[in-house]
Amino acid sequence: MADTSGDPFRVLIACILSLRTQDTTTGPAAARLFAVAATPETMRRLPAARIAKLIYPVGFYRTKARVILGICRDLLERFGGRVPDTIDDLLTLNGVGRKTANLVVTMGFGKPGICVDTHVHRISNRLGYVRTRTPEETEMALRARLPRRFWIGYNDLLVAFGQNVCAPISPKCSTCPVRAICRRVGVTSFR
DNA sequence: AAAACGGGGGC
DNA sequence: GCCCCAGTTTT
Repeated sequence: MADTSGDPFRVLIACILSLRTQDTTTGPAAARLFAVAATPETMRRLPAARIAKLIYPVGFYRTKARVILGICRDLLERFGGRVPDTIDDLLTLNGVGRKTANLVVTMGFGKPGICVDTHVHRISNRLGYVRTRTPEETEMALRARLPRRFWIGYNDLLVAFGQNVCAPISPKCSTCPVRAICRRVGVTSFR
């Protein structure tokens, strides 16, 4: 992800940028945006078209510009210009779902959390680690297993594994470190 | 050229 | 539960 320096607002915005897009272009896009505006107050004054141009070419750039402005307005009107630090409060922001809320809580506020993207959801089931139907169910199941003391990095590990090894298409089973405990070595179409 | 891919909202 | 949102990446 982009360098967000532990600033919850930057984490939040970077999360929005990375929704439903491959995460290679979002870092530079976030950097360009933050160079112009890095707080709800300043970002809110940017026209949507300006934001859209700054964050291009991330997918959904027009939609995301609108969402970002809505979030800035909400933060200012309902949260005193601060990013809330609980899942429940975060979920009241339009454009923020469970994945984003968890990411803000963990990366922005340094609290334990589980962010379940489709990678995490997929590999957890593919490996037989859990048996869940929705990402939310996976989140709850993984939360129960979150290491108490060494939880930092746990989530990143899952995501990285899902991106680089246990990929949705052409998973690298031949070099997979957990090949021995996987029930679906060589299965390429599991979702 | 075509299909796969990824969160969230509205219904 | 189903459909929509727009663009990049993979096949």
